[in-house]
Formats: sequence, structure tokens, C-alpha cells
Amino acid sequence: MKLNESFYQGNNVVKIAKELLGKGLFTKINNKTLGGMIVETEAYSHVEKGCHAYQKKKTIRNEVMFKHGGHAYVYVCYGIHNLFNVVTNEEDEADAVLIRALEPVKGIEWMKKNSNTSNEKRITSGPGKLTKALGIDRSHNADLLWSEHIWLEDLGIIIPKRQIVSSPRIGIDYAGEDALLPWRFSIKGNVWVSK
DNA sequence: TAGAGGATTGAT
DNA sequence: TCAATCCTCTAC
Repeated sequence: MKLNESFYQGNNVVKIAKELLGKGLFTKINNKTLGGMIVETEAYSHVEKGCHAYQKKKTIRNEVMFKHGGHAYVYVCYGIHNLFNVVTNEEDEADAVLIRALEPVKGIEWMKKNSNTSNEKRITSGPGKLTKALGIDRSHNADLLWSEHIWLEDLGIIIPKRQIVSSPRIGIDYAGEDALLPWRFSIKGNVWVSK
């Protein structure tokens, strides 16, 4: 069952980042369904410096973060990688969750092809890699997450609290003290979590 | 309008 | 540890 609009529109992005663990992320490309279970996320909010929309500063790139929860925010990082985020909260509240790793579920052979590797462990264990495997690029930016081409699904899996590990987010040293916030979440012991 | 740099990755 | 690589953002 696809996650509905209300799931995304809560005002606590950290809570939603944790709830997204165990949910499914899927795309439909060339009539093939690709995707997996989310095992690693990071929360970003306009109140802290790690966020593109810090202090609610709207730019061409982050415009989608200001839409209501349930939109996809896809942007290019380091000129090479597409990174996929789930926009949360109400309109103009500019919060989002970065999806960092998946456990492959559907279309694994096709995802290997997209990733140009035969090593299953390497196709979705990182934010830049999973977008390549699922065929997500900037054409998906601003798409709604209950559309036909890209969507999130409730897999009926509950991740108990004790199975959720939190740690500081990756690659945002420029955020100063906010880089220390333990807003990265992953499933304890899951082998698909990024390195 | 030019210059710096980034929510990463894989090879050295 | 370092290069790849392309916008976006900022300052002139």
C-alpha cells in the first residue's frame, strides 16, 4: 500500500526519518518496477545549518523543499550524483529526509545493470548509488510520491525502536555544531547500510 | 559574469 | 587521499 499524503505532512522531520526505515521506495522505468526497503535516512530541517533551506532561504535548487510534504526533492551533488529526498511538513516549512540506503527487493537484476556492477551489495548502499540503480534523476524532482513512476510504500514491516541506530549526519562539516546532531538513522546490523 | 564548492563514490 | 564533474550560489 502506498504511503498517503498525511504520512509526510507531520511537523517532526526527525520522527518521520525514523518512521521511513522499513518502508519501500520504488520506481517504474520502462515498465519495470525497481526498488527496495529503506534502511538508512537522514533528517534535514530549515532550523539547522546542514540543510539546503537553512533559515528558509529559497533558491532555484531547493524550491521543492518549500512545497507540502510528499514531494520528491532530487538534486545533483558534486556534479555527478543524484540525491533523493522526501519532502515533509506543511507548505513553506522546508524539511526533508535524505534516503541514504536501501535493501534491494524488486528488479534486482535490472538495478545491477543500471549500476553497471554485478555486486548486489554495491547497488543501493549509498545515496548516490541507489538513485542510479532505481533510475532516479532530476526529472523526478517535484514529483509526488504516490505517482505511477516513483512512490513510497508501507511494506507492513515495523522496525522496533531498539533496532534503530542514530548517529551524526555524513558530509556536512560546514554545518558547524549542527553537524553533530544525531539525525542519521539506520537499521541496526543491516548489511545494506552505506559505509 | 566569474569563481568556489558541494547531503559522493571508486580508484590509487 | 584524490579526482571526477556540473550546476548552483555568491560576490563583484
